[in-house]
Amino acid sequence: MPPSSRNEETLHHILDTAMDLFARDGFDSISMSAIAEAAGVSKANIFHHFKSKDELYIQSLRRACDASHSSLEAMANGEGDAWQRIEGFLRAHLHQMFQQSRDSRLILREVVENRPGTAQRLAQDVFRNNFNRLVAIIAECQRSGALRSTLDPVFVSTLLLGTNVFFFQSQEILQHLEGVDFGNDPDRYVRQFMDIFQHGTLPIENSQEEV
Amino acid sequence: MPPSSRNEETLHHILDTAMDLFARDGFDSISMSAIAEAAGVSKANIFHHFKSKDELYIQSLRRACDASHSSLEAMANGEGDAWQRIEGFLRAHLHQMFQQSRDSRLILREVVENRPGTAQRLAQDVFRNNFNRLVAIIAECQRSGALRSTLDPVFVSTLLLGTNVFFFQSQEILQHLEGVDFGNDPDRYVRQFMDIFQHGTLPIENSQEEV
DNA sequence: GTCTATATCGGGATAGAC
DNA sequence: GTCTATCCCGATATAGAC
Repeated sequence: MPPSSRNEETLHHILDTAMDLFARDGFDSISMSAIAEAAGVSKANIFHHFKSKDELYIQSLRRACDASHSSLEAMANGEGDAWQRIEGFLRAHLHQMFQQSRDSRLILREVVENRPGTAQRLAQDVFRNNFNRLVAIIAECQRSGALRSTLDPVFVSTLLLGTNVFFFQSQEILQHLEGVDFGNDPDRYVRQFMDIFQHGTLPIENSQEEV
Repeated sequence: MPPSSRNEETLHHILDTAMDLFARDGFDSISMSAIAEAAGVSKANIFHHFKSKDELYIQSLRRACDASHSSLEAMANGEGDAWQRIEGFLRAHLHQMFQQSRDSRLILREVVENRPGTAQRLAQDVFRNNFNRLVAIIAECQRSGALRSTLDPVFVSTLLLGTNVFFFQSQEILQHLEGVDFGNDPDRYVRQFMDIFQHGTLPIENSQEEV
């Protein structure tokens, strides 16, 4: 194995280990010694590859962000009517969060942490593209007549994402509340949401009255 | 001033300061020295009142939980029809989160932190009562015919709370996304939600067809 | 009950051999 | 590029005077 390759591999391994630990316990809770031990290298070696703990964290976050830039393209190009595509998106998005739960947690931590300046960076670097894409898709669903045109597509997108994110972050707690039958069943959660969402966003053709 | 009173006052002041700092920066980021300085007392004094940093944190969390046990009673006894009461609840709840944002953040941190054993404790000690109460109210709205009876009241409650919590925790980021006109306007957020929620949960009297 | 001073430990980061 | 050994500082926590 060529030395340069070995180098890259070690660096990647350190970063990967760091992401695991940062995601699980947070920046301050994790020491460089802990990362070194978990990665099976010396502290000094880590400092050889990353000039500080902060930089290691930043790069962890960056990698998590890159990984999360994944596709709601499935939805854009998806098959079926608007509802099927939206439901497909919710399922795919939720599934992705759990599958890449390490990266998701890393970012979620950063959101809740709410350090000054972070919000704007996260908004622009991580969420912006996907969010705007989702807004565009919703707007398109409105133009096609599937969704009521009086709704704000930006709000609708926020509602969709929020519903998913809340489930992801609260799953543990939901499971400990009584009567929650969707606690470890994301699909069931999405289905119940869609039941309300679909009826709530349909064009009002026969102007229902309140009871 | 009697010495015992002075005592109580100092203890409360330390705890109050600690809650501020823990909520803002998290447990690990805040040192006892920082709390001591902010509270205007010596480190040793804090250790006199709290046997460890951990205990100080636990008590901070406990106080935050107590404070958050506030009323969705306003909703239970509220006036107006089911929709007005639900909207009133969402507004009151959101308002309360922001007003007691220190306590809310403290708890939210703990949720995201997801330390082993914490989820169950939080579920039982903090959320359980209010959650069950909300479920009961929703169920009552269903019995009265305002909400579709086929919906799971537990899910509906989760949706309501999740919508609010997500807004609270993501407000900073939402403000940095394009087209978000509810970023610093909780009432507007709630109103848009209610627009969808109400139509989505109404009994289906004339069985709308999908487009 | 409150302080100053101190003990002790673990943190991030560096030096220098290999 | 990787290691061992070390520096230095700030952290929690304690001792003991007032």
